[in-house]
Amino acid sequence: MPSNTPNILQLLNQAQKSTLDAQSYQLTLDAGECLFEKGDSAEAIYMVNTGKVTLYRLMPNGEEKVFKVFLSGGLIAEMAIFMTPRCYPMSAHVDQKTRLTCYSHESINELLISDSDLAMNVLGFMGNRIGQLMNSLDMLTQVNASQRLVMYFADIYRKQQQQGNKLILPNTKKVLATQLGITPETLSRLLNKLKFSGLINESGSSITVPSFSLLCDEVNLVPSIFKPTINS
Amino acid sequence: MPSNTPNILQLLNQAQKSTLDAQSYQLTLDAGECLFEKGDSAEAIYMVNTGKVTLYRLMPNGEEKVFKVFLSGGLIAEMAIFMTPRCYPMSAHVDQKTRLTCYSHESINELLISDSDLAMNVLGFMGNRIGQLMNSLDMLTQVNASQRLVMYFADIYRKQQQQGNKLILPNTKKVLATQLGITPETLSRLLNKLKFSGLINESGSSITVPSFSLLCDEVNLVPSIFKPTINS
DNA sequence: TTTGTTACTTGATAATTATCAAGGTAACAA
DNA sequence: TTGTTACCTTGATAATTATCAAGTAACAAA
Repeated sequence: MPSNTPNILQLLNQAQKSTLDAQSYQLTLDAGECLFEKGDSAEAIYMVNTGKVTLYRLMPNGEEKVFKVFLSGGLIAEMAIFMTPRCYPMSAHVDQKTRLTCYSHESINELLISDSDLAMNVLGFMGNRIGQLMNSLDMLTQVNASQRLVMYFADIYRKQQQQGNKLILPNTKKVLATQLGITPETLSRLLNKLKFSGLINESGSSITVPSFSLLCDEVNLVPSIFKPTINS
Repeated sequence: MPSNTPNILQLLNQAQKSTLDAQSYQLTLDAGECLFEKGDSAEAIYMVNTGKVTLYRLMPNGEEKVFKVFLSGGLIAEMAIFMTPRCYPMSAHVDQKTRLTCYSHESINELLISDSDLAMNVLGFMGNRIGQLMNSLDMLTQVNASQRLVMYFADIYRKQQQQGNKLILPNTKKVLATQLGITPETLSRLLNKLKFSGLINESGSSITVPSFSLLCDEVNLVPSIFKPTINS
């Protein structure tokens, strides 16, 4: 199940892709290995070919807070190479054997300097990314956990466009809990309550929502959050 | 007291500034007027000359959640003009008479297309902004409110570089509370507790911290968050 | 001056959420 | 098969945080 969020490489034309591929190199990590650590100089971005990469930060108590999990097709650290100082703002490791294609920041910079249309497109891409991050901020300052959960549902529902009122949880519930800023126990109980009230059905990692408006009513949110992509 | 966070106009050289100024226009808003609303087409960015602009989103209960307050020198919506669809992701209004200089997105785009160095610099600028947003996300998923508060102290301390262990709260406490995702009452009590323990002193909007390490100990954070700008 | 308004504080109480502890389940390797 | 491990759930309890209510302080408008 490849992750297919848009990435900056998709903005390249065929010739540019070839140029970049010619300068790329392969990297294989074994289970448990670290791809980079927070603060490391960001020399390259990474495309996942097979396997899985977890992007995380360490919390003060030493636990990992997972920001994102990249599957096949995911592009890692595409923003870090534009930061000053050019450092990875998080750490990344793999839980299983993973093959990556690496693109150096120099090779990407060259393309951008030589093609101002591409640079403008990347600017637009980053603008959208900023918008998404602001949406996440919005979600996390919603007062209570059930609202955050439902807003998360809305978020992935708009992205996924499954059949019917169905959505797929892309992560384990433990990871989802850290993304919502709650404990796994609380998440489990919240889901239970919604299931018990008949507002959602759960089977494996798939959630169906009989009625978005009833669900939103339950947690005091406006149903429009489920409407197709006003901004996302 | 001008707000002086870096902005993209500072990346322009003198000639470019003149070009842009020649195409700019002035706008004056009276107290209570709205500059733009979430979802409006983002035609321009705005520099505050005098007055104050509040950037906010409406919460489901109808209250405003303030994201940022722009004072003289602040540049508003510099990211929105790069989004697709090109819409403001939040609303903005003024509480007092405010004079603004407006720069159209077209005039800025022209500069970027004609100067690839500038475009690269703006890319770097946006990368940094993304890093800051990720830091904010990190802060908001910290488990408890006192940790968020202390991380906020660290954040503005690194930005401000005042004399001694002093920092200035740039917003009202009500605004600060919404930014931390807590109620004003809780913020008041948290500050009280820290004051009572002698870990901070408060006078007006100025906070002094006798010992960063003691403060961090109190809330179980590593003192390094106060160290000069590892990434910010 | 008074009057209103807003920010801020404080107290009492209720709701939410975390923590701790224990068990269940599924995947997987030896 | 048996462990082993990680994930998930459930229960009991404690801590955190919100809500409601009231009061103070600061400040602008009349």
